Amino acid sequence: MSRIRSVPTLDDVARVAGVSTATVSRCLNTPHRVVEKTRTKVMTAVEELGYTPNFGARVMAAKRTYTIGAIIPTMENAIFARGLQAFQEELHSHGYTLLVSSSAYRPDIEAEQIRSLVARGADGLLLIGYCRDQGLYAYLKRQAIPTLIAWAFSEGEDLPCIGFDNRASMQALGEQVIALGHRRIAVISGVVAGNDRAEGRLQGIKDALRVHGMDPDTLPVIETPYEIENGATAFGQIMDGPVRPTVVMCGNDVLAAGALKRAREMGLNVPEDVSITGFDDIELARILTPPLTTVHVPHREMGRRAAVELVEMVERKGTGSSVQLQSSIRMRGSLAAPG
Amino acid sequence: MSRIRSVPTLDDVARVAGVSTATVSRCLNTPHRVVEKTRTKVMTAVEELGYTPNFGARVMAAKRTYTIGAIIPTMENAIFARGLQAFQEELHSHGYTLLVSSSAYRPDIEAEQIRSLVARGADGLLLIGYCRDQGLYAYLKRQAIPTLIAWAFSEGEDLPCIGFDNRASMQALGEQVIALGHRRIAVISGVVAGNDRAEGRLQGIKDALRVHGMDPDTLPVIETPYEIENGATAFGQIMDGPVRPTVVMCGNDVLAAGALKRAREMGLNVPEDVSITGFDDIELARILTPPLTTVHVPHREMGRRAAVELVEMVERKGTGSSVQLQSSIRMRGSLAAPG
DNA sequence: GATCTCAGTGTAAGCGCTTGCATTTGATTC
DNA sequence: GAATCAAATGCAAGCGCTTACACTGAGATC
Repeated sequence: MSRIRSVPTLDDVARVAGVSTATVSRCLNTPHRVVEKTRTKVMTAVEELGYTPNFGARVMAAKRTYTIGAIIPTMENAIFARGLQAFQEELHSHGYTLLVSSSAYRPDIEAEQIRSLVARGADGLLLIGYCRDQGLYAYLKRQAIPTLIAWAFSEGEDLPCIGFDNRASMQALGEQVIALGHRRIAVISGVVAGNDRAEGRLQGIKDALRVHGMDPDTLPVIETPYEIENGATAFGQIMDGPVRPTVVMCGNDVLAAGALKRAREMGLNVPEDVSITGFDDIELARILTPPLTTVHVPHREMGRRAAVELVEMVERKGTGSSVQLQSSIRMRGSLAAPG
Repeated sequence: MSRIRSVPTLDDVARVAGVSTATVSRCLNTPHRVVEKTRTKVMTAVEELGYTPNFGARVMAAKRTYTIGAIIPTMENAIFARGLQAFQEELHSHGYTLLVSSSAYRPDIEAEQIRSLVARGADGLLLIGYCRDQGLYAYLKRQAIPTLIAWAFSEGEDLPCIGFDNRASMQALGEQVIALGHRRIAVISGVVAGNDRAEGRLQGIKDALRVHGMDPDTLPVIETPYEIENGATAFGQIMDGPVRPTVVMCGNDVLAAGALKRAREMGLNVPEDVSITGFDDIELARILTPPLTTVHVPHREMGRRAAVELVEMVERKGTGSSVQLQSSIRMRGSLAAPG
């Protein structure tokens, strides 16, 4: 029946060990239910044949995969990479395997990836941010897949989440900036469409303005994709504009790094001529010259906690609860009172 | 038979559409073999039920998964993230899905992940570097999984690879350094054990010394894990040593960034007091102050080509051929003739 | 010594899908 | 209208595994 030298199956192992397939299966899954002597025999056969259980068959029969799926916008963004690494490590210690896909920020691809992971039998799912089609949420609900939203915190949503309040965090930074005496503020924001994190951060700055009686509608904002070079370009545009701001607040550290670079190229001193702030506190922030004032976010901690929470949801069939993490402002050399 | 409101199966779709399961299956896999009218009926039913094919069952029946697995040491390393993102994008355009796992540089975990991906029916595998247990290679061979090695180039290995010659690239940089007049050279290397890339880079520097009649055995080398902070610490140790080098060559940009940071903290000017070089040319390199002289590696290109090659191997059942990519030296402000 | 237990093992029924082969259908030809 | 044939569809056999249930036999109980 089996082709010569083909991949060994449970049957092969059973035959070699001289037991039934059920016993082999039990050796692999519930070893304590098999007597020592038999187990040794079986394990030897497994070893000898180089047997690996076929995952598909296993899933079909057992309905459990010990697999968690995660879909992130891109692996190229350090904050996701970092959080996900921690997520994976924690999952691993619980006996779960992580499968990662990236969507390149495209909702259609994300939907496809979600379906793919579900079809692969993921026991649970980690998604980034709330912003997505209602149909997808309905789909997840009907498939009854425990799903956790990370990198976002928002009350009153259907799915549990873990993250921090982007808006409030940025508002806090904005208020600091204003407290230092800045009045001419410009913003380089990440792309807001379909990205609740970027949107929240932008709104946070506007909130800060409002609190201090300034008009958020006159705030100059340039929106641009997550790339150092884009930050540089946007910064150039802003500084070549009619009214030079005293501070440029960026939606993330990568854009801020680009801004800083362009400032240097333009012969502007930071923070004497213009202050620059970021968001995320990636490693980069500390080694820039000058070091970047930014909002620190506990990415690793978030990844770890997300794993704990999701495993809990999967195993206890719980709905899961949302966790809010605290961010904090890191004051560094790139921000000072206006000169 | 089916529990109320459970996940819909092919049978459910067939029943609702009033056709056989075979027809539904064909609608999904070979639509041209089904007449328009039937297809519409079936697709409507699929839509209505929110049906997603069960992956495990599909694999079992069809023996093909259109899935490629990749195992990288860590997602936190920008070079892997970047290459992998390109890898995934290219795979996606060929209709394949990428599953990523990370091993945290631990061979045991890597072996486990390889088995896990194979068990999940990966049609092909992407691994980083050659350095691993022979048993694993034997296992892959017996499972007949097309495997491509990336981020490494070496002739005469069993498996095809795609990458560049770490050793020769670093040697080229080393010769440049020496040509500039440097004689007191120190090295901060990544951890060499089980990492052929780091090992090759270190050897490359020694080769350069040899070419210029210098003794590679007297080369001061500090080996330390991939972390900015470690680069800083190592740099401190080197500069506090008895003989200050005129140049510190680092095994990668991250270590170099740390070195640069510590240099600044120590009040040393780069490159006047000491030159620093890196390897990889990650984005970081360009925005450091001063910008880092480093070896540019086409990570995205490598990821893309790796995908093309691997798909070819999977579909044409070919053994695959190795591809050598060219690296190039990026001269920037952090390297100059000794002062 | 007969009866009862129960741990250890085997038997066999699926899990949801694909696909070779058999059958039906409907268009085409004579 | 009968005969022919290709296209469309249905039937049913697995794919490799888990697990409910049945069975076996050795020790415990009376």
